[in-house]
Parts: sequence; C-alpha cells; structure tokens
Amino acid sequence: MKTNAREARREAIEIAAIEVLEEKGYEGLSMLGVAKQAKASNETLYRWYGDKKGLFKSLVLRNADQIRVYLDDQQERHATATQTLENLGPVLLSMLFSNRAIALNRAAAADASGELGSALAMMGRNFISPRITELIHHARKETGFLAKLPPASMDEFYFSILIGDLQVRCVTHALAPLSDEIIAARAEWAWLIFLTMSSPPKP
Amino acid sequence: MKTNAREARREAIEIAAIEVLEEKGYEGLSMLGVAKQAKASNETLYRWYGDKKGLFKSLVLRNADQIRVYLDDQQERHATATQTLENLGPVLLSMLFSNRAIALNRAAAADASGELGSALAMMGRNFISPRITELIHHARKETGFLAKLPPASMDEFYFSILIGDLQVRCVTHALAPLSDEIIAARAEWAWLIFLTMSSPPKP
DNA sequence: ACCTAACCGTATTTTTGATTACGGTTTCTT
DNA sequence: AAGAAACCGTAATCAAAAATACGGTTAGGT
Repeated sequence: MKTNAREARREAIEIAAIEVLEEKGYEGLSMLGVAKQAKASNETLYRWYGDKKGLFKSLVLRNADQIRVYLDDQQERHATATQTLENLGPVLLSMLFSNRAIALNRAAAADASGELGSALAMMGRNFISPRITELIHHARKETGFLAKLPPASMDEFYFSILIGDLQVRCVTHALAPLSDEIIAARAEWAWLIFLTMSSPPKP
Repeated sequence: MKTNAREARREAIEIAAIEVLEEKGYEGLSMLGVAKQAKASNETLYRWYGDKKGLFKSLVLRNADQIRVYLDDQQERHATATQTLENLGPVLLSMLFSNRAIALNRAAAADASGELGSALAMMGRNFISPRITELIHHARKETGFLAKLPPASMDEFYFSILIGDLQVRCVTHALAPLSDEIIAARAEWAWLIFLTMSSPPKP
C-alpha cells in the first residue's frame, strides 16, 4: 500500500472509530466493532495501533488537531481579537461538549495508566491554550478585556467561567448532552460576566 | 444478625469498599477484593447490594451524606455567612478532590446507564447546593458578597470560579491529585475574585 | 510473471472479573 | 435445644472483549 493510500486508510479507520465512539459511547466500543465499521481486520488495527489504548491515543491526537484547525480558521474570520473571542465561546463549547470529546474524556477517565489523560492535557496545553491566551492578551490591549483582573489570572478566569463544572457533569452523565441552545446561553452568560470584568468601553 | 449490628456491618463493608477504591482506583476494584477487605463473602455483597452498581450507588450516597454533615458542621463554626464561605472554599475543594470523590466520578463516567451519575447529581442538587446557595444569599445581604452580579448568577459563578475545570482534569488523569497547598491556593485565588465582584467594604 | 508482504474476514485463544454455587459455621428464632 | 436463616471462604460458572492465529486474497516490487 502506497504511503498516501496508507494515510487515507488510516484516516478512514480513525473516522470509523469515531463513528462507533459517537454512536455507542466508550463502553460500547470494541476493536472488532471498529474493524467491522472500517471494513478492516482487527489484525490490521493491532498491527497499526498496537492495542486499544494506542487507537484511542490516535483519536485524541486527531480530535485535538481538528480543534486547532478550527480555532485557526475562526481567528482569520474576525477583524479584532475581541470579536474573535466573542464568537469563540459557543464554538469552543460545542467542540468540548461534542459526543466525541465527551467520550474521549470518559476513555481517559477509565485509563488508569494516565497516558490518555496526559495526551489530552498535552494537546490542550500545547495547541489550544496558547492560541486562546494570545487572543485574550490581544483583546485586553484592544478593548480592555478582563482589564479588572491581574493578567496572570485571565486564562484561568476565562476557562473557569466558560466551562465551569459543566464538563465533568457531562462526562459523569450527571448532565445530559448540551443542546445548541444551552451552549449558546452559556456562552452568552459567560460573555456578560467577562464584560463586567473588563474596563468600560470608551465613548 | 440484629438490626444495629447489621447497620454496623453495612458501614464496615462500605468503608472497606472505599478503602479499596482509594487504594486501587475504580479500575482495580473488584467485588472479590471488597469482600476480602471487609472479611465478608461476596455472596453477602450480592445479597445486600444486588450487583456492583448497587454497591457503588451506596458509596455515592454515603459520600454525599458525609459531605452534608461536614458542611452543616462548618456552618455552625462561624459567626457570619461570609466567614463561613471564606472558610468553606478549601474545605469544599478538599472534599470534591479527595481520592474517593474522584474515583466515584470515574465510576459514574464508566456507567453508561447513567444511574450513578444521576445519583451523584441528585445528591449534589438536593443536599449540597441548597446549603451553599443559602450561604451565598446570606452573605450578599450581610456584606454585599457578589453584589455586582445578578442574584440568579451567583451560584453558577461561585462554583465555576471555585472548581472550574479542575475536576474534569483530575478525573481524566490530566492533572495529578491536588495537594493541600494547591487547594489552598485555588481557594484563595477564588476568594480574591469573589471580592472584586462584591460591593466595596464599608469603612 | 513471480514473490513477498500486507490485508481481509473469521475463528480461536486468553484474560478478566462479575456472578453463582456450595460445604461448613455462626447466629437468630421459637 | 432444634431448626432455619444468614454468613464465611472458596471454588466453579459465565460473559465479554482483548488479543492472536490462519487460510484466502490483493497490491507492490523486481
């Protein structure tokens, strides 16, 4: 199999895995199920990914990369960092609360070795956070975004207000999956909070 | 077995289960392991709890009840609601991030039926939240706590800032268990945020 | 065209842990 | 005290899914 065909196959397999994951959840995902969905053999799955955890690790990477691409795309859509941030709220929430993201978090919770969790954290820290941190600092200079907070607190404040404990409640099934309306309402609520922590707009 | 002895035995079994849970985590807990730790037979475990999920449900209830008792105790220790709240931060965090609480959250994440998650949510909503909501409203009247926010937002703001996304990161092993120092620092950080959202103290 | 390696699809093995069963003992009831 | 019920400890069963093996087929290289 040629290299690019191999890449395509790999992508197809991982997409199939995510389909199974979204449909049946973390519990219901078996290697055979993925193989069947991808019209591949489990021998191939094991040859390529080593074991189930390896497959999941690849899924985590793929998901994080998709989020990163999406973020970069959003950034180009808006003129100012503040506008980008305002539009980012619902986008970020819908990605963090997608079925696949929640299922991957459940997988990480079930992995006692912590490798999946580390991968999740690493992707977030290296690819997602820096972009948002940069946006926040830009917006602070632009429009006084979160200007009433010490700069070092802005990140933590932003994520805390936007996400809060919603994620853990979704992961634990304490909360049903969030509808688009709920996501929009949360993002709007968060934005109002952010405004009260920003310097008043100049007339 | 007499009724009170039965209660004591039940408590001993659940304590043993929590010991196993704290030591070996959710993955490492097996019914046989619990039986051995409790010097009970698994036949008894099944007779009393039905199945593994039933045992976990009892653990969730027991844990929530302990938190409730602790909260009530704290409330009596301080003269004003504001003082109680200030002292509550680290206490609440240390309970939410205890090994047992994190492990129970992992169990709920792994339970696709959602029963454990519902139990967790129900306990939080019925026993923990109301007490804190009441405290917050008291403190607002007392000292203008969170007075810059609409009253309906105070709860969500309080939990979002205090807990944020730390819990989901611990549950997924993205973050190591929190030390007392980190917990204290987080509570202090949150308190400063709360103060900036409160009305200025009267001289 | 030939050969080898990778692949598919399925069957088989292994592992793990929940659940059930059972002989022997203790505890409760009457 | 006698019988029944609950308990202990361990062994046996069951189920699910991970991991492996294998015969037949396809794709790539020479």
